[in-house]
Amino acid sequence: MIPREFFTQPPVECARALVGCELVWGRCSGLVVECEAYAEHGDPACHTFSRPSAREFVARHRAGAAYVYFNYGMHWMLNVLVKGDANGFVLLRAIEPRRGLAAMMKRRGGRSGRELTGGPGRLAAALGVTGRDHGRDFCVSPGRCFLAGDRVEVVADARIGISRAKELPWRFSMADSPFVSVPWLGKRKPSRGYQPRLGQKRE
DNA sequence: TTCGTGATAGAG
DNA sequence: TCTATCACGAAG
Repeated sequence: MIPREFFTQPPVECARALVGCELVWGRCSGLVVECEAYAEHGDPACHTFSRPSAREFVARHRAGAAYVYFNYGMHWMLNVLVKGDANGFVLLRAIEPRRGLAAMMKRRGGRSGRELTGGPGRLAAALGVTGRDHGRDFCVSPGRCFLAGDRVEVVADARIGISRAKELPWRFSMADSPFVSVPWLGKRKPSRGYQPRLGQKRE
């Protein structure tokens, strides 16, 4: 089980390091292939920027706590609280299924591949994450935790689906993973490489 | 491309 | 109250 100290790193470091680790959720598990960092301070896209309840959550919980919320009236989002010198969250955006494939597919209406766990809403649905899991500690039970993984190649680009602070390259993906929700943006312009720019559009 | 669906927060 | 917004995804 990944110890609590892991979640005391700054959010960006933590997110990058989480790629390749295994997320264990009951009888299901999968390798983290995509996640995003959100910083408590100086990041307008972070819930703490506009939601008092999020700031209170940070204050009241330890590093490694699950921050779960309901979005767009239908999707649960699973995050991990990062708390140390710099606080924030890591949003889990995609996993590569490892264990409990049948259970995940059942929850997802028989979908498979990228459609099964590629995307934060899909990931949470596949694992059965709901608001009941809000505040759950990832560092006490082997049934709900992260396991260290092999070192993998990680690529960074801009976060997905946000309207503020789009320029920050705080999305981290496992290179060449077919389970990532949206392919690495840098791949589309290989000759120039990825360079974050203000106001850059994704579509 | 369009739209469902609900929690949250801030304004009036 | 009311309105805007939102770390999305399925259907068309």
